[in-house]
Amino acid sequence: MTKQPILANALPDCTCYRLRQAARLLSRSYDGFLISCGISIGQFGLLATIAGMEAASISTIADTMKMDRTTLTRNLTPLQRIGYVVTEPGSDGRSRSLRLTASGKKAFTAAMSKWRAAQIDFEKQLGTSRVKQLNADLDGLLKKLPN
Amino acid sequence: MTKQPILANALPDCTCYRLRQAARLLSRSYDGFLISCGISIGQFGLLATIAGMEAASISTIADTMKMDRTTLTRNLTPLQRIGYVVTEPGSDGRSRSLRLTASGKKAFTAAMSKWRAAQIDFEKQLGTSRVKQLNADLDGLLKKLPN
DNA sequence: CTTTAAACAGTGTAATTACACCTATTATAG
DNA sequence: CTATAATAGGTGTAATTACACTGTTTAAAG
Repeated sequence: MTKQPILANALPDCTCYRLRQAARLLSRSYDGFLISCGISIGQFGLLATIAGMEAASISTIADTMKMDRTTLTRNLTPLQRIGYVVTEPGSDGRSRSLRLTASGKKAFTAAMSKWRAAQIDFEKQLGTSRVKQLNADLDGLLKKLPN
Repeated sequence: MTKQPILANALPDCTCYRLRQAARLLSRSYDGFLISCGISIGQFGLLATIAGMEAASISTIADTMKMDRTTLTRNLTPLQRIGYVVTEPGSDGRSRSLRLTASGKKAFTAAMSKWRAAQIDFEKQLGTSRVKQLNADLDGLLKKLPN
């Protein structure tokens, strides 16, 4: 009897839709804080991951970031072009290991303070306890789901 | 005194990093369920939003999806090419209104069952209560943060 | 040792995302 | 009514994402 009966009953239950929305929203905010550093929040996360796993391979970093391996290859290109990251032959003849350059470390350190401002701004907007809850929920998801 | 003192202390606190990881992970899973329908989870969400807001403008749909307006324009291209969505002149001479075609509604209805399987699979993996908590947290974020 | 399988990484193609910049239309100020 | 603002939308460029496919190197099977 209703006019629009069945269509569009999916979104109210779709976790993926929410996650994609939230990722877009937060990414744009963080990007705004990082703009003066010349890097995006995606690049910041990649630099941070490489910094924390010095000499790791492409596949290892991709797995850590829950990212397709070929996506990581593409995302490395601009960071290599501006000289923040280098790839070197790994122990294994197949793999290549990633490393931050001196200028990459410097840029990352500078970006840290901007990132912190972005995170604090977010926590101020949503409230610390909600952010803690959300972080914990996301950690549970990321830990439990297979790559 | 420590070997790696300051570098990489950002990620453990970064909500955006988590959100981007989770969005990639979930999107790939949902995409796998939808592959036989020939659409992605991003396209499914867009079809659902248009279906639920018939005759809405580009900007309205973009705002609803927390998406940049120009991103929406780009995302519409493949859906228009395969004939699932049409844009028509809006009441205002500037705006254009979006509408699903008959084949678009049909494709969306068919995709619904695949989406449901994807969502159920996710809930089975993470647990229903955790999913509900996460959904509620994300709703809080999406409601509270300005576009 | 040779063959086969597995692991590691790059490229072609295409969708996703968004900023800077542009055009066109409508609304507002004077 | 005209000049200016604001609103709506598209394009150029570039980064982000991932699948299909390819090549190369190492490991495993025989």
